[in-house]
Amino acid sequence: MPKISDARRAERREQILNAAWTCFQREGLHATTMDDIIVASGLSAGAVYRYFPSKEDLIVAAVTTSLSGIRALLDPLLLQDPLLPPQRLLEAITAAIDRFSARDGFDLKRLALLGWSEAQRNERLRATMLGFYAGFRSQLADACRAWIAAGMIPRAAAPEEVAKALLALILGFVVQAAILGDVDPASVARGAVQLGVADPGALPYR
Amino acid sequence: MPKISDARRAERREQILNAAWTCFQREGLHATTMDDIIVASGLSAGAVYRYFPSKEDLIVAAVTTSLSGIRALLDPLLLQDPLLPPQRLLEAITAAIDRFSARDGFDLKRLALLGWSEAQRNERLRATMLGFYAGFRSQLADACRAWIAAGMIPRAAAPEEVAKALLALILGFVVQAAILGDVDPASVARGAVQLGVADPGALPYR
Amino acid sequence: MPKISDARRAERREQILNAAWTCFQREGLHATTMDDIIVASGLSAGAVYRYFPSKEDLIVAAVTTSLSGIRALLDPLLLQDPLLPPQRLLEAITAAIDRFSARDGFDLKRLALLGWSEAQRNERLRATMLGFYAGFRSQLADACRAWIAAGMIPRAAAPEEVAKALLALILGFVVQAAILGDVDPASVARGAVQLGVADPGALPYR
Amino acid sequence: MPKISDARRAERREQILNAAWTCFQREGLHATTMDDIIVASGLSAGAVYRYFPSKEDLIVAAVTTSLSGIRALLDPLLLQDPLLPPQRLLEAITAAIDRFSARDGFDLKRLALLGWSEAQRNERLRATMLGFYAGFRSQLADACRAWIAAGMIPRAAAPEEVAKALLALILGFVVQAAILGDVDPASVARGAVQLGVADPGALPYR
DNA sequence: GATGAATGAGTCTTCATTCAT
DNA sequence: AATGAATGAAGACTCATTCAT
Repeated sequence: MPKISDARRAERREQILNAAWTCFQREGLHATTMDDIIVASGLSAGAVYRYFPSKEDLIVAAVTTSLSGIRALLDPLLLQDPLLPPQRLLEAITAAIDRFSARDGFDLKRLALLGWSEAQRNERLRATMLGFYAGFRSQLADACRAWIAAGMIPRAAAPEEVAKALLALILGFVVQAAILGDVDPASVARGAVQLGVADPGALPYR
Repeated sequence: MPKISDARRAERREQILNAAWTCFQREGLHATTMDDIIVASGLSAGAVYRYFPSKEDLIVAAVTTSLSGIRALLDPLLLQDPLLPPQRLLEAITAAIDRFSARDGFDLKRLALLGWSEAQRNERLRATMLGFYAGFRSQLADACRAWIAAGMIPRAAAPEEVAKALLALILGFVVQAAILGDVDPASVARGAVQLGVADPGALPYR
Repeated sequence: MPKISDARRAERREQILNAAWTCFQREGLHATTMDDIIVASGLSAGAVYRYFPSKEDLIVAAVTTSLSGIRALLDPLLLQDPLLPPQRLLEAITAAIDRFSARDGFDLKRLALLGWSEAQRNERLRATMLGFYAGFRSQLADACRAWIAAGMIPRAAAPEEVAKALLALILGFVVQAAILGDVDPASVARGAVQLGVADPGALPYR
Repeated sequence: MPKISDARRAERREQILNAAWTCFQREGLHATTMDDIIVASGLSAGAVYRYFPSKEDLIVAAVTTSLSGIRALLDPLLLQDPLLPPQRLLEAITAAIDRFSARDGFDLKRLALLGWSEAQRNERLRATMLGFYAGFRSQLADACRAWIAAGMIPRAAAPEEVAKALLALILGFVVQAAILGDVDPASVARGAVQLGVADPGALPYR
């Protein structure tokens, strides 16, 4: 029987993960040393290693956790009934990401960039991300089908392609916000829609 | 007076940069050691350090060079007259990036992700990128103005906003291609347009 | 008053010692971690440390116990009456060691090598071993005196010297068996005797 | 072309190996830290690791080198013509080992014990030792054949068995000298011969 | 100018031992 | 008495950078 309760155990894990998350964001994945995390967590090296057997595990856990955080953030938006129309949903999603990032020391967008970069080299991370983004995009395709049913976008629209475009817009928003820092959810959403109206088939629009 | 001609100097620089580029892509920025680059370049440690005083310089130079490469790739598309309509331009840009990435050992998309990640920590890199992407987005805004003038998108469209959406689509394509690997230029461009047609103001599209 | 009976205490000690012995043999003295022993013993860290205050104590105890085991093994051979003649005794001793080693997971010879090595650094172990081997050699010298009395070896033989030679043969058998693995008790004993017959000056010795 | 001459390179290797050898002897194989060796060698960590990629390599090299040293020591004795008679050869061999060990800080016997212990766990070391001792024992068997030819030991003697006994005596001398410290080459050799004369069946053997 | 051997601070990780529960 | 989570001092090894030749 464990000497420490499951709740306390989970709390410790959280404590370490929070420390890691903060450090990773501030210093980057590789520039963060285990000692940084150990000090930030307020625990000892041994304790940290009891919960996460290696730095890599900590990285994977931090990214995975942040992915779960995003899911928790976006699921309500994707599942709400009635579904928001395209432009509004896009804006709502990027706004949610933006808002979540504003919390002190917890910038989801920065960690996302770090994670993508790391996933190039880390097979485990790559697989986790692939699963997450594929699932997310599939939800977006579902949304697209709902829009078609609601007559919000052309019957001829391919849900998978629209989902790819939507995901690109969201991911691109994240990059642009992290690098340029001058994008807001509403303007990107507006811009996307104005761009689309260009479709020759939609003309004349005047 | 230099014992070595300027041409030879430039050639050496290129040689080292190519080696660095290849290594960075294969191993990531931090996992690549100076020794990896030294060996790949076929030069000595001293020689490499004569051209690039530190690893950071090499990273910045590699990213900057790749950025110039992208510019050289995209400028013709953005400056051609007559300008491609929106969907075609988006497709042409992502296709160009994709094509460039296909060259063996030189995946532009992977290096882009590495660069974005590093820019979080590296002020110099951040500034370089900021300049590049801001300039690129400004060109996209110009394109947008041309589309408006040509009656290809609504007069009411805000060029800056459309440019942000376009850049997001391009960057998001890069991320999606690097992580999920199942996106092609045409489908994202088509999806983006179909999405936009949803704008109530653009109706009726039926 | 103890909550736990003396019998139970002894049993626990035995249990831990067995675990240690097995681990030491399989992994070596230093490569074995306390955790290995703790897991193998089926007890908790605290419990193991209650019985053996340090790893060193455990090492000393394991070696000392194995030395006692050897003594228990060899005493009957050395004390039996009538005493076996030289070649037979040597063979009987090495055969006993060999047989004991054959028990699964308990190779006396391997532990002997580990112990000798450790005794170089560990004063306590060195003293224990010194006592053991000195005592054993003294018993061998007694045997030699008995052989002289029985006319089995020359009256001029020096019991201390013969004992040294016998001990060397036994220890050398252990090393050779552990490293080369192709020696059997009988052949070494035969070889030793054939070697000795060579001394010209000893003939005829009666 | 190497910047450093082969001679200098060999000298550096020697320097490190000497430091390792000294430390290993004083502290044991595992208790010696790389830092001990680094400090003792007077070089930097990087330099030591340039010559020996890991601690294990250093251990194997130290043991292998000491084995070569023994070979260089004993070959003259085994190859000299006319060959020494059994007792004299045994005495000469153990005396040579003893003498070599007397050099300050270089006790061959202690390192031998450490090496045997390590060979239990280290496959590379085990193979090296196996080769060495097998070869050495084969030389002893050759000596035995020469003795038979010279009428120094019984025609019926089995060279392989005599060699095993001789090797046991030598190895056992090393152990005894290292642990008990009160054995001298002459007394063991004398004891061995007196022991052998005991075999009743061998007399008279001509 | 070029070379590559050497440097040494810094990294991740382990593990004997303790002590709050 | 027992438990096992926590401690933290070391340890092996790496790698960006320098500088004697």
